[in-house]
Amino acid sequence: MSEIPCGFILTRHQREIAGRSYLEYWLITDTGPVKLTTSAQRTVYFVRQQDQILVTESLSNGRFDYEFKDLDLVNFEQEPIAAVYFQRSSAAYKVKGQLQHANILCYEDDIRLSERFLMERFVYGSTAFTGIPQPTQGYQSYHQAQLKPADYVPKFKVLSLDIECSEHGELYSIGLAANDYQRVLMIGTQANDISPDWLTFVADEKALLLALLEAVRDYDPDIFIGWNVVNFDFRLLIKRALLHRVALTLGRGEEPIVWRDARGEVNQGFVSLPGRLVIDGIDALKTATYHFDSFSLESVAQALLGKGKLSEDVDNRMAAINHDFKHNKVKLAEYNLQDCALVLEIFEHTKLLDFLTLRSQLTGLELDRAGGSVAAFINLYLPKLHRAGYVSPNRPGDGGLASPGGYVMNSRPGLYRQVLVLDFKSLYPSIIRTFKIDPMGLIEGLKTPEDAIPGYKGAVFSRDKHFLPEIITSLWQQRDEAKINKDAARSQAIKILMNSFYGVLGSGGCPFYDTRLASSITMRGHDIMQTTAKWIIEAGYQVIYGDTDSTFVWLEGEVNDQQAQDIGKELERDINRRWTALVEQEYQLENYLEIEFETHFCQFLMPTIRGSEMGSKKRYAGIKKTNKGEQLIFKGLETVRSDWTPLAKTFQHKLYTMVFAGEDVKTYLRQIIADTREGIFDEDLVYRKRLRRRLEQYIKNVPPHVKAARLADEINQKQGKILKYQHKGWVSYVITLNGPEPIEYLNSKIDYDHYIEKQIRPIAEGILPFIGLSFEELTSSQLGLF
DNA sequence: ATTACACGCGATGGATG
DNA sequence: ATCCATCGCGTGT
Repeated sequence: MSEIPCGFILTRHQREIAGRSYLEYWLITDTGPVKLTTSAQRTVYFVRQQDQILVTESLSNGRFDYEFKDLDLVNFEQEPIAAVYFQRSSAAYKVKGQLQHANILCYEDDIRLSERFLMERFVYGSTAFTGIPQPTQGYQSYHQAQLKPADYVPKFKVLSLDIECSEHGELYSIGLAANDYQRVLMIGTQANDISPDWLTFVADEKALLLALLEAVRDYDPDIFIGWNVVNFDFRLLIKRALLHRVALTLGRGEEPIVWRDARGEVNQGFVSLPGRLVIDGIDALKTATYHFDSFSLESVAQALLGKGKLSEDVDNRMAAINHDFKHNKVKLAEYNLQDCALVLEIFEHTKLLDFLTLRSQLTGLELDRAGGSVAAFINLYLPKLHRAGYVSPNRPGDGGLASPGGYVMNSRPGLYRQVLVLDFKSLYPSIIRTFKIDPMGLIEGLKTPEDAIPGYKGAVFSRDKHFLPEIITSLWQQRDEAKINKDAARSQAIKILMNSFYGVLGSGGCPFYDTRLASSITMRGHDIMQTTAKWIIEAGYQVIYGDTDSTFVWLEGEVNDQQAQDIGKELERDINRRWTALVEQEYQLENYLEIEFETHFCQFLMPTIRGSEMGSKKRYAGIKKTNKGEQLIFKGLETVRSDWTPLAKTFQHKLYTMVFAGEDVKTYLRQIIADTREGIFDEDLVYRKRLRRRLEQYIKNVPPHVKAARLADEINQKQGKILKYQHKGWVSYVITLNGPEPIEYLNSKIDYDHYIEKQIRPIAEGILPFIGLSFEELTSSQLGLF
């Protein structure tokens, strides 16, 4: 008997043939691409059995082919549920609107058939399959396919794609690169005989598109990657193909690529092409929680790989591309290929595809799906819920009641030595695990509140009927294994998924949202934080701050580094013991809360709120001591904020370093002010800030960065240039004697007073009082000099 | 093509005297 | 001239 073949699901589609709906899954397997077609599948909606007559009336006029069937299921209100089945998904879609219009409660009407099919079989990413083989060319095909869960580690053929074009969107060239392949297709003729062999010339734009189709057919990639590749490259390719009446059959099996506009957004959308995925590097990095000040290819390559061009001058770059297309096609081709290679390297370096694959195998989400926390939760939860006899509730129409967030302690400001930070490891997941927070568990708990576990805001949770605690337990174990195997991508994927559960339960966008669930997590967190702080104080130490899951402990008096370490470990052990005892005694539950002595600051500053004696929150700095050495840490302060100038950041870093070292700062302070006025730091006086909305949308207020952006585009308009700031983006500007001016049109003199008062002074005043100095006094003697 | 809330700060622009 | 609520942004967890 041969083994059942396995594969990884690349794409999922639904097709209606002769009034029946079939699902098509394209897989990648060890023996190449495979297309699976299921038997005909029915769309199902759930309604209350009591609504049968209403449903029948509502659907009587449409001649819909449907079946109504009572089921052994209930909703969260314990009302019996029936299913309404449809052969045609198109009919189901129309009915959905009709039922809504008739105010008939309908459950799970927004779950796509292709997703339901997989989740009800517990198939997540990888699958084992059987079916009736069909004769095909270039790939394998099976009809009547059956799928079941499997572990399978796919190897993808990845092709990096990048196009070059004019400012009007006329294509110049298309670059394609993989580890074992490189090609640039370019419009034009060979200027001389030294063109590289990877460069192919074509006559015109139409020929370019046809050459692309041929190259893709030959290389047969599983995944396209690129930079903004969906909303720029593929969008433009589709547009140009339409113009030239070329069928853009980039999918497997000669299937065309399809564009769908995102709801509400103009310049954003999605592509889908059977058998292949398109993954944008920017989206993928964001999904993996990478953060960069700028997500331009140049900045990200610089940050991750330490290479790439530094220039981001859009105007010059466009001019260079236009010039090279006319006069130096080989150079343009090399440039084109270099960008493809850079994207490949970024994917390689970050193991992005490993991360996305694991995420897909954990959640069932498509590999190219950005976001999707709610969908992931539904994929994991719904099949279990059905087997327990419930259908999913609907998301609140009004977004639902708000729930409190994490507990942030009032801080005690000061300059300290020996501060320890103890953190609860994955606090919210551990609360869910320990106190059995679960949507169905809440419903079951309310049925028999006597022996249930207390929550908050009226919630009580069943001791034995729940799913989320087990889901987290399983993920927790997998993460521990991943850590042991030093599998960073897997560990990261699991961590993000675990932490997303609280987020979705607290979001009105999730059908399982209930403020009692979210509050039972966060308010339990408040209690845990306060109780822990109380214990630490009882042990004779000072708690100076805490945020959500962390507690900052000051070791007063003469304590050396070794003693500090010992106290940290002792606190960790004692607090964990006490929680285990308390949870057992008070709740008869097993404790999964775990605090960890994470950080030892040998120097620490907790600032005050500006212009106040109150301690600040979410802002601090310190010298973190590790066995590898010492490291200066800033949280929330100006140094880590992208909207402060380089001058401010350099100054704060240096000033804090000197203060922590106990050095005298007076001379340095006077010097930096004098140097700033001298114009020595002119390059470091640039503010960079995001325009988070469209330029004309700033109505109530006109902040400085908006003033600068408007000024720039007014000038661009006059000079007949393309407007740069109308649709969100970034603006760099300088404060001059005439107000904010964009760096590209900087005409007035720099307002040095502004920089002394608004960038130097606040930073100095944040720390000087703690060493008995005053910015005012230190600098007043200086004023006479200028 | 829907994870959360808490917080600080500078600038703005109308209200206040 | 000064006060103060609000806006807009970026950040911590």
